[in-house]
Order: sequence, then C-alpha cells, then structure tokens
Amino acid sequence: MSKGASVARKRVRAPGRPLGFNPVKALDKALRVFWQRGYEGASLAELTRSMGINRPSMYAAFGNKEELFRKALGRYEELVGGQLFETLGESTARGAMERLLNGGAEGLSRSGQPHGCILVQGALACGAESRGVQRELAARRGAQEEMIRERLLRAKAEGDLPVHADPEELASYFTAVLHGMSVQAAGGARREKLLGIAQRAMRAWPTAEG
Amino acid sequence: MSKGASVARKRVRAPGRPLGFNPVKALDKALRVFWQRGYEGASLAELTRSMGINRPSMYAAFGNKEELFRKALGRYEELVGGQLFETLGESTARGAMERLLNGGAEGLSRSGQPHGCILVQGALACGAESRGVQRELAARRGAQEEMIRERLLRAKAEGDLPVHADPEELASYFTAVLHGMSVQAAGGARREKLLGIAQRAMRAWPTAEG
DNA sequence: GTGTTTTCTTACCGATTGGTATGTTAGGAT
DNA sequence: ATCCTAACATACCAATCGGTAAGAAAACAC
Repeated sequence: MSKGASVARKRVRAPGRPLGFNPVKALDKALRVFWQRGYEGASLAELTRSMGINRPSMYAAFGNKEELFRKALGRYEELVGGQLFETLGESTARGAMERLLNGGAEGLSRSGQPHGCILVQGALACGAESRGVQRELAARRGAQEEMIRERLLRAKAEGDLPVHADPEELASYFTAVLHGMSVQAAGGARREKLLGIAQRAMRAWPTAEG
Repeated sequence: MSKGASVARKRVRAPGRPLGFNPVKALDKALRVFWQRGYEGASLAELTRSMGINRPSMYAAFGNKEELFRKALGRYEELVGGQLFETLGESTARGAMERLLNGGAEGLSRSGQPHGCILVQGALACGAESRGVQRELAARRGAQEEMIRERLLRAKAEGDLPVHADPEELASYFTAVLHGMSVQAAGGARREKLLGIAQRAMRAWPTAEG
C-alpha cells in the first residue's frame, strides 16, 4: 500500500520538502561501489560520496548499510543478472548454456563497470558480523544454479538431453564455470580469455554415451 | 645468514627471554582466521586471540597485518596448494588434470578446515587500502594457472596432447573450474557435488578433432 | 648477585567504522 | 503570511580499526 496514491487523491505530490536526489541513480552508484569493493570493503564514506548524498539522507532513504546492499543486489539482478538469464529462453538447452556462458564472459568483462560478479565477490569470506549478507549472496548464487537446473530438467523432459544426463550435476558444473570465470574476471582476465573458457566448457556437453 | 648459528658457536640459544609461543603454530592459527574471514574480515583482535598471543608479540614476530597475511599465504601453499599441485607430476596430462580437479574437490571441502581456497576468498574485492594483497592473490592464482599451462605445454611437446589442443586455453579452463569449485565450496557445497563438477569438467578434454 | 638482551603485559594512540541528534531549509496547504 | 511536513547539512556518538610506548619479567653471561 503506497502512501501517496491511496488515501488522498487530490495532491499528486507528498507534503514536505521534496527529495533532493534520484534514489534509483543513487542506488546505481552504491551498487558500483559494492560491486568493486565488496560489502565490507565499501565504507559509508565512499558510498555516500559516490551517491552524491550525505549520511542521514542515505539512512532515511535506504535504512542502513546492509539494507542498502540488499537493495543494490536487487538492482544488480534487475540490470545484469536478469538480462543474462534470459538466455535460458533459448530453444535448445545446449544453445541456452552456450549463450549463458558467452553472455557471462561478456558481462563479466564489460568496460565501464566493475569486472566480475557481485554475487561472487560481494562477501565470499567476511567478518562474523556480515554473515547475513554472506548467506544472502550464497542463496542468490544458489538461485542462479536452480534456474539453470530447471532449464535442464525441462530439456530432459522434452528429450532435448541424452537419457543419461543429470540436470543437477550439469547445473552445478555450468554454475561453477560461470563463477570461475567471475574469479578470473575479478583478477583482470581479458574477454577473449573468458570466451575461450566458455567455449571449452561447452565441450563437456553430455553425449549419447554419457 | 642466520644470526644464531654463524658467529657464536658456543651458545646454542639466543640471549634474552625466550619466545613464549611457537611461531609456526601461531602462523597456522592466523592462516585459518584469514582463510575463513578473508584479509579485511580478519581483525587483529580475532587474529591474536586465535594465535594465543597479544598484539605486540605478533608485531614483533611478523611485522604487521599485511606481512602476517603474506606469511600465512606462504604457509598455505606449503600445506595445501603445494601438495595439490604435486598431482601435476602424473605421467599423462589427462591423468594429471583429473587428479588435480579431484584433489581440489577434496581439499576445498575438507572437514576441520575452512572450505574454499584462500587465494580466491582472501580478497576478491576489497577497500582501496588492501589493493596490495588483492594483487598478490591474483598473482598467486596466475602462478597456479601457469603451472598447469607448463604441464600442458610439456604434454604437447611429448605428443601427449592432440595437435589442435591449446595449452594456454586449457590451462585457463581448468583454472576456472578449480576456482568455480572454490566458490561453491565457500558457499557450503558438499564434496560429492564438487567431485561431480570435476568429473563433468574432464569431459571437455580435447579430442583428435579439437 | 649485576648487567644485558629480548619478550611479555598493559595501556594507550589517532583514525575510521557504522549510525544519529539537532537544527535549518525547502516545498505545498491553508 | 503562517503552518506543517519532510529532507537537508553539520556535528556528533560509542566502538572498533591497525599500530605502539613503556615498563615488568624471563632467560642468559659474568
């Protein structure tokens, strides 16, 4: 239930001083900082400076550092992850995986944005007080794997996969390759190298023999 | 040139109060904390508490936090990485890669020690002041890849690899799989799952056709 | 014993961390 | 013009960060 639209239909604008910044743009800026620095490595000082607002404005708009991170994660999946996983709509499972890996290689090494995947480098290891976001990231990586798995399950039901193929095992394999590429990208690997990994990884595609 | 043994041969023991702790054991404790928490996530408070010494003793023995981390890294490769990469001595390249991946799966999920690889989760993304260790970790991952590459180059020279095979590309692929397994392990993946990834990854092994 | 050397313990340092209290300012409503 | 509401900027909070100063304590040589 949004507070502006429901009760009072006369005033289209909320009372009080209007927001002095664009929350979506500010969130995008925060996302970039978290993406590059990781959750713990991103300080409130750098975050608010990049967002172009000061601390109390950030707290009023987003809650606290952890909530800001979670909202940035949502924005990330909206901008990056979601788009990538649209490749699962490809008509064949093999084509889908190929496009997924190639798209991942491209997205993980896009110039003008941090390299690597925030789900991987956000908080792989961290202090005890950040365990919450660490688990959240693991869960989101698990959700990615689950999407791949479901696509492969569908393929199996459609006869689009050899009878001996195991969607679960294949999903964990392709997820691992994707995350491995992310580690390489974070370390500065060039796009061609990532594409080479994607191409090689596809040669593990199951055959009739297994 | 060690100061105890060379000049004065009479006294077998150094003058002054003897060290009250075992530096190697203390370093092992520190390694575990860095391994689990990452470089930035490991505080001096937790480190020294785990090492069983207080701060000045740690500074006297290891320099500072960054040097302690670097020495812990050396210890890690001594205990874990080095042992794993002995598998490259296997007589065939294919056997070597298979043992490397299987050994990695096992080592990344060993109970009683942190899951995942410290070279991956030590500082994938971090604050600007930790860039030094971030680069060091990337360099050490690169060195791993280089070892694999050299093993495959040797295989190619020996005719142990199809003529079309590209050792460089294969090395980056196997490295990515290893690092992908590390991400999965850090997220709590079970050993059987990692072994499944290793097995599947081997099916990308180059054939005579490419 | 005294002197010397090195480690240990305690207490501290300035800087930075995430998070707020407070008063001012900008807008619309009346 | 006045009131009300909400966002603004400044200045602050306790806690923690990595790193040290200073003196007590433990071994040796003599």
